[in-house]
Amino acid sequence: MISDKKLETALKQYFGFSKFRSGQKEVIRNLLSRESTLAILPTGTGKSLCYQLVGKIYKKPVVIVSPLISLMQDQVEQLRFAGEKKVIALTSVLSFKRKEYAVSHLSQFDFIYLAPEMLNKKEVVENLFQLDLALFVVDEAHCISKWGPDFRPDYLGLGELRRELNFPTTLALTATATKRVEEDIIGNLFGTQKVKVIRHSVDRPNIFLAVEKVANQKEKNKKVIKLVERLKAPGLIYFSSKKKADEIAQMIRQKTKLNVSSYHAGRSAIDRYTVQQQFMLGKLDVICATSAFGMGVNKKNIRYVIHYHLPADLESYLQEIGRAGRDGQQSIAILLYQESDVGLQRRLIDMTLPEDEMIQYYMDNAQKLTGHAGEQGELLDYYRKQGLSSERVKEIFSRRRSDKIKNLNEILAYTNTHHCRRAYIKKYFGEKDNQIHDRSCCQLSGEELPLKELKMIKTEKENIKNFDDNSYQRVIRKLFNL
DNA sequence: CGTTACACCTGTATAGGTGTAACGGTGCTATACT
Repeated sequence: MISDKKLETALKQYFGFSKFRSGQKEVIRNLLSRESTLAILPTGTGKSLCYQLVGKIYKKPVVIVSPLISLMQDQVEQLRFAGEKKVIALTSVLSFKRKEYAVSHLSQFDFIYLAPEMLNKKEVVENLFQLDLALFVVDEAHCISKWGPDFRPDYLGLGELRRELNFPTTLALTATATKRVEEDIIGNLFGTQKVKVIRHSVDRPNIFLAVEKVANQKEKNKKVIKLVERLKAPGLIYFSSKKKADEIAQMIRQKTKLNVSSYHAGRSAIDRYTVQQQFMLGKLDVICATSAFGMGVNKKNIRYVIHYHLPADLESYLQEIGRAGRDGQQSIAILLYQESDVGLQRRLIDMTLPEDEMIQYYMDNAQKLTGHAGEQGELLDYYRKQGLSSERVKEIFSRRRSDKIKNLNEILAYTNTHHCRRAYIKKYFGEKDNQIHDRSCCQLSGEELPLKELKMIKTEKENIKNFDDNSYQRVIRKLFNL
């Protein structure tokens, strides 16, 4: 057993920090005693440091499965900046030659990042098999549950890969997981093997929670303008439609003096990169984004997150609002809700999940599928290759559909709750709630957000030197007559 | 599935009612082409 002092020396030596953040030491201790761990820690805990330090201590390679190329590139850059040279992101961005070289010389690297799709390649798995791994890491592990079954099925193959690699010590990391998502992750990665779960609260006390009901789109647009004019920038506005994101960005640009841009999968890689950089550097006040924006974005001073559309579920909602207030300062999350918005989410569910008829067709007609099968075709192709019966696949998607609808109803109930919103969220994530709630933490259903007074938040905040949480709490109390 | 934008109609209104079509997210990798 390694002593606390030795751990802290290692932390100082490799990363220059003198103290661990909450949760880090516990995770690292587990891994050093060769215990696989699922760590559910809020953003800003320094989750990456956990596996990086363990890799350093063992002086053996670490493999990290990550969902996005941009995320891998960020991590690689950070590690290189910290003086770590033997790092690689094994992605399609590499030239054929460099990739081929890297794959056949994996043992030369200490940190190897890759997407789950890369693990389909025989050469990659064969070369991974040769390594004596310090750790196998799954970053953003909620993707197993959220994306695996109907978007990126290769996420479902990670458990099998672990078996092939002879069960390396594994660390699964995520910021938001309900009990149900936790079960999905464990079931997939570990089966019946023992896993330690470290779960900290998803609650972020410095984010004020509000829901604003509107009758129609016009009213919603007006409210958006009012909010972005009054709230302290920078801020994020989330949409479930790329077109609307562009449209509202344009509208804000026309009606205010704010610097605004949009971010979604419909924009080119270079545009997306530029927008994110500008935002990080403080040159943009507002980004109008779809769910494409956010993973790995570590901007500390985002002051508000507005949702223009109803999100798919509370997990997504918490991921997205969790990008606010990472500096610990008071921030606000406002969900704008129009009753018809739920139809959009229902439609998205329908679009993703194949109908029974389609499942039957694709499961029966394997050889015809090459090339033009479309997204659902590719997905069904995955299940067919797993050797599942069409009945079983129908069952999987029918279950998936009812789960998604259930989650949608949960976030609907959140918008309508007459009780404390924070308490509702804690309960949803299966947390015990010993906190005494007062109305300074959230706005209840039917209460109007006092927009006039919100302006005070901005001005008063600007007037107060060394603005701290307490002074904000005073302002909030004043606002809501508490 | 339900909203919304827009064309069309009436019959002469910088108007109001009706009908219809459009629309709606998340990414990896491989491969063949320009």
